[in-house]
Amino acid sequence: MNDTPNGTSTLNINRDSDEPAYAQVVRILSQEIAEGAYRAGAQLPSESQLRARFSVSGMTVRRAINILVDRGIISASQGKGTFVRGLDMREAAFRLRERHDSPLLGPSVQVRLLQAAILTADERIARKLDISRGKRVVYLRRLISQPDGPVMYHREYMVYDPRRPTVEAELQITSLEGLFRGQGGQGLRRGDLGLEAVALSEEEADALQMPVGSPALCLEHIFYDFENHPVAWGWFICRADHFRLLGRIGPETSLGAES
Amino acid sequence: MNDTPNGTSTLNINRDSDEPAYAQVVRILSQEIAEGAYRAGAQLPSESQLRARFSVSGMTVRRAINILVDRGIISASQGKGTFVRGLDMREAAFRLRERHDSPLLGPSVQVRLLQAAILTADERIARKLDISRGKRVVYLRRLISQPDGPVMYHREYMVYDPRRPTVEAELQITSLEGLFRGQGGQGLRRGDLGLEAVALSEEEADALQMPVGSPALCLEHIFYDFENHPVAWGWFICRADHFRLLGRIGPETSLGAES
DNA sequence: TTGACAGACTTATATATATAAGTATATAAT
DNA sequence: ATTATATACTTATATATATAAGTCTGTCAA
Repeated sequence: MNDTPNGTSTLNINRDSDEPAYAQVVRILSQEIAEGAYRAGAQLPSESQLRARFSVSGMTVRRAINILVDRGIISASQGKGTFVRGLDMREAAFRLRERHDSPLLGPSVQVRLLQAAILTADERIARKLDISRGKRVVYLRRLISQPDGPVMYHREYMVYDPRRPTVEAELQITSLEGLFRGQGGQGLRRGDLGLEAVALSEEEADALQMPVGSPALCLEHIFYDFENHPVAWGWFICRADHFRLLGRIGPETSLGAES
Repeated sequence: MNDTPNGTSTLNINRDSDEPAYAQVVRILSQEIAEGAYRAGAQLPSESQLRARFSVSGMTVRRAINILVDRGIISASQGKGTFVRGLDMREAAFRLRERHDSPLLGPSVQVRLLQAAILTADERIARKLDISRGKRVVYLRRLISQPDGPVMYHREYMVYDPRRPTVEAELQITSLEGLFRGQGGQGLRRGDLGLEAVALSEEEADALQMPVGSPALCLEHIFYDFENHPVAWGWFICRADHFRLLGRIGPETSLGAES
């Protein structure tokens, strides 16, 4: 067995395991970095050394290294070597998907449509949706509630296009998962999101049963179609005490589906 | 030339380009998906078809597909095929690194140390840092300012360990970049982050020159060493009007360094 | 009609090999 | 001493090939 810098004998991959070889290499190297066998700034063994240690082909090592580079755990520069990166708070990512505090995507959350109307675009709406003032838009208001009370308030403006079946589909949504996923069912190309802290307006405070001026998270969204025209603009007002984004920096011990 | 579902003749890769073949495949497929040649739910050509179309080896196509899967643009299931995924707001990631509204990491931002003290841990601090009550901790307060005024207020508690050089290094920090990156210089393994909306306390409002109760973003951080013990706990209070996180969902046209 | 099975298709993993290209260092020539 | 060159190392890209394994479909027999 080879030795790591800290003197302990190295782990190796298990050929009988169901876990692919490249994934095992990723996991083992991540673990050793996490345990301090390789500190920040240290150089990892070269590709050929790793190939010899794990008894795998170059491509397998290469793939593992690429994954670690993708995750921001190491950095590789051609001709020099691969090095362990230190923690960098800027690399942290907050995903809506995972690890809020509260289970917002379960069946216990209820989405209620408060209002559905067709109105004419004012200056602000027209600019956001890239249409001319006075054009008709669909206006939706929703309230997302948990058993213990409302937690999010949603407002949305959509360009009114009878050919597009999006509007009808939108009206049927009854779960937050449908609201988050359903928007992009068909005909949408991409979306831009913004996240900021706001104070509750009178209307929002009333809906969320909170005092006016309470802090809240505003999650704004704009969706574009394949011609890159805005289709929908809206925002979620989330009660601060029910919505907290979690992130992490540093090596992960678990392995997701990766390249 | 082959034809895509929408009838236009397909792009192909350029062997003379500096751009690697796998990257070109990623770019072209991303573009075609973004332009609507393959809609959400549609099945992409099989690996062997793509291999024939681009005149590359299977591994190259495979790598490109893995990258697209990683990005959440397509999903591949063994034995069935690869399919274009629709937009899913839950997949959106907000990174601290990129795309705030304001340039927080430039030389125009100033980090000023307001206070550095050693005090004894109360119940709350002891629990967060996993130490016993009464133990000594280093307490730091910082104010991060732009030319037009203060934008962030930082408080941090660190376990007091004379052997660790972290404290001295922390005191020297004068840039936000150093503050974000320097924490993990050495001896730190990972960090957990939290992001939520808060209302400014009297102390915070005073420092940020804002009314008490104004909305703000609170970015909490805990850093752990290689024995998985908390080393530092702190949080940034960010003026809501200067700190807005941006994210995006859907195919990216640009190509970063990927596996 | 139903069920079992074979075959064709798909993605997934892994190997061995070749070539390209960036970096550092030792060596030889000036 | 300085400069140029050769060499040995590194990562990066790409090919051809083999095997495994999941999914669907048609065929044949009961």
